[in-house]
Amino acid sequence: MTRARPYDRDVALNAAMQLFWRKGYHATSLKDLEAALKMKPGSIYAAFQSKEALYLASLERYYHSTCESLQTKIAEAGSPLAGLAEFLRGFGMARENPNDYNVCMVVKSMIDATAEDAKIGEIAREYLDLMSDEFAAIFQQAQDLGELDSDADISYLARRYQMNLTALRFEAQRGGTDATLAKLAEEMAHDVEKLRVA
Amino acid sequence: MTRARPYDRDVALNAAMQLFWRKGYHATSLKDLEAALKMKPGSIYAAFQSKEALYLASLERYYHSTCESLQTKIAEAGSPLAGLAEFLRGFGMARENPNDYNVCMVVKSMIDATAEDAKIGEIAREYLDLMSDEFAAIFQQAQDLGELDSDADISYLARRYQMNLTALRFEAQRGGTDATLAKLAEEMAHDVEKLRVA
DNA sequence: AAGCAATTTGAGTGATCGCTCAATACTTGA
DNA sequence: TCAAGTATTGAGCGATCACTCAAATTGCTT
Repeated sequence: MTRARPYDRDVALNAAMQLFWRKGYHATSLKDLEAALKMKPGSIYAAFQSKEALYLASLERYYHSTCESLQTKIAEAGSPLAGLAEFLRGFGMARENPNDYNVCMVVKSMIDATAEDAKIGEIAREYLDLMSDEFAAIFQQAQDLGELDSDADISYLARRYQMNLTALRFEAQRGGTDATLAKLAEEMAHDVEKLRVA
Repeated sequence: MTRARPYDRDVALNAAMQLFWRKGYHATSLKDLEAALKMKPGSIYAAFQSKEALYLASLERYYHSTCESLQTKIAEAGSPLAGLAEFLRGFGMARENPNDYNVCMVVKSMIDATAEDAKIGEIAREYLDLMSDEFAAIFQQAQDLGELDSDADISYLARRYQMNLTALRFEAQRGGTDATLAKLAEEMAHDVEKLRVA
C-alpha cells in the first residue's frame, strides 16, 4: 500500500524557507509557493496544514540551520571567541544576491508580524531568545576555557553580540559597497577577539 | 465653486502613516485604510493616487517628522552630541504600546520591500542615506563647535550611530523589560557623550 | 492481475484584494 | 435661486487570495 511521495519533504521545506525569507509572509502567495515547491495546493495542504504552519516550519528550519552554521564556524575556528568573530566576518563577505538573503529571517518575521499574525511574532521572539541563549552559552564556553576574563558579563556580551549581528546583516541588506561592509564586519569581529585575555 | 473637503489631508496622511508603520505595506488593506482615514475608496484614490503612492507619501511624512524630532532634541539638549545622546535615550523610555511603534518605519520598509515593490525599497534606501547624512552633519557640527575631536571620522561615527539606533529600536520592538532597554540606551548614549573632548 | 489505501490533482470555493466610475451631494458665483 | 463646477459616494469591477474535495493516479500486497 501507500503511494510514494513524488517530492522530497525536506527539499520542499527548504524551498519554502527561501521563498518566505526573501518575500516575507504577507507578500508570499500560495501561487508563489506552488511554483517554488512544485506542488499543487492540495499536496501543500496535505503536507503542511496551512500557509501559517508552513511558515512556522520554515522558520524552525531556518533557526536550526543557523545554529548549525554557527557551530560549524566555531569548530573550524578552533575556539568559541574565534568562531563568533568568524561568524560576523561571514556576513561581511561579498554577496551573490545583494539585498536578498541578508537580514535574519527571524528578525524579519518579528518585524513583519502584526496583531493578526500574533503567533508568528510570538514564536519569532522565542527564537530570538534561544539565539541569545546560544550566544551566551558560547561566551560561557570561552570563559570556562580561560579564553574570556572570568568576571565578564556573559549575558551582556551575548546581547550586544546579537545586536551587532542584526545591525551588520541589516547593513548588508541595505547595500553599499562590499568593502565598507567588510570593514564593518572586521571591526565587530575584532571587538570580539579583543575580549580574549592576554 | 469647489466643494470643501470634509477631511483634513494632513490628518488623513498621518493616520495612514501610523497604520502602515504598524502593519507594513503588504498586510495593510484598502479596507483598513478606509477605516483609519475615514474616507471611502474613491476619495482615497482621488487624494493619493494609489496604495503605493499613499505609502510613499506616508514614508516621506515619517522621514520629515523624524528629522524634526531629532532637531528638537538637539535644540533642547543645547549641543549636537548631547542631542544625539538624548535621542537614543528617548527610544529606551517605557513605551505605551510595546512592540508597536518601535522599529523605524524606513527600516521596516526596506526589509519588507520585495522585487515587486522595487520602488519602495529604493526610496527607503534613499531615506536611510539621507538620515546617515543628517547624522554626519550633526557630528560635523559638533566638530566645528570643538565638541568633537578634530580628527574624528565623521562618516564612520554617523554610520555607527545609525546602526546603534536601529539595533536599539529593534530591541524595543522585541520586548523585554523596560529597565534592560533603558540600560542599553543609556550605554549607547554614554558612548556618544564620551566623544566629547575633555 | 486485482484490489486497496495512500497520495496527488486542479478546478473551483467564497472572501477579499486594489481600484473605478456613474451617480450624487455640496459650495459658490452670478 | 440656480447652474456650474468640484468632491464624495459606494456598489461593484476583474483579479487574486487562502484553501477544499471529489476524482484520478500510483505503489504495494496478495
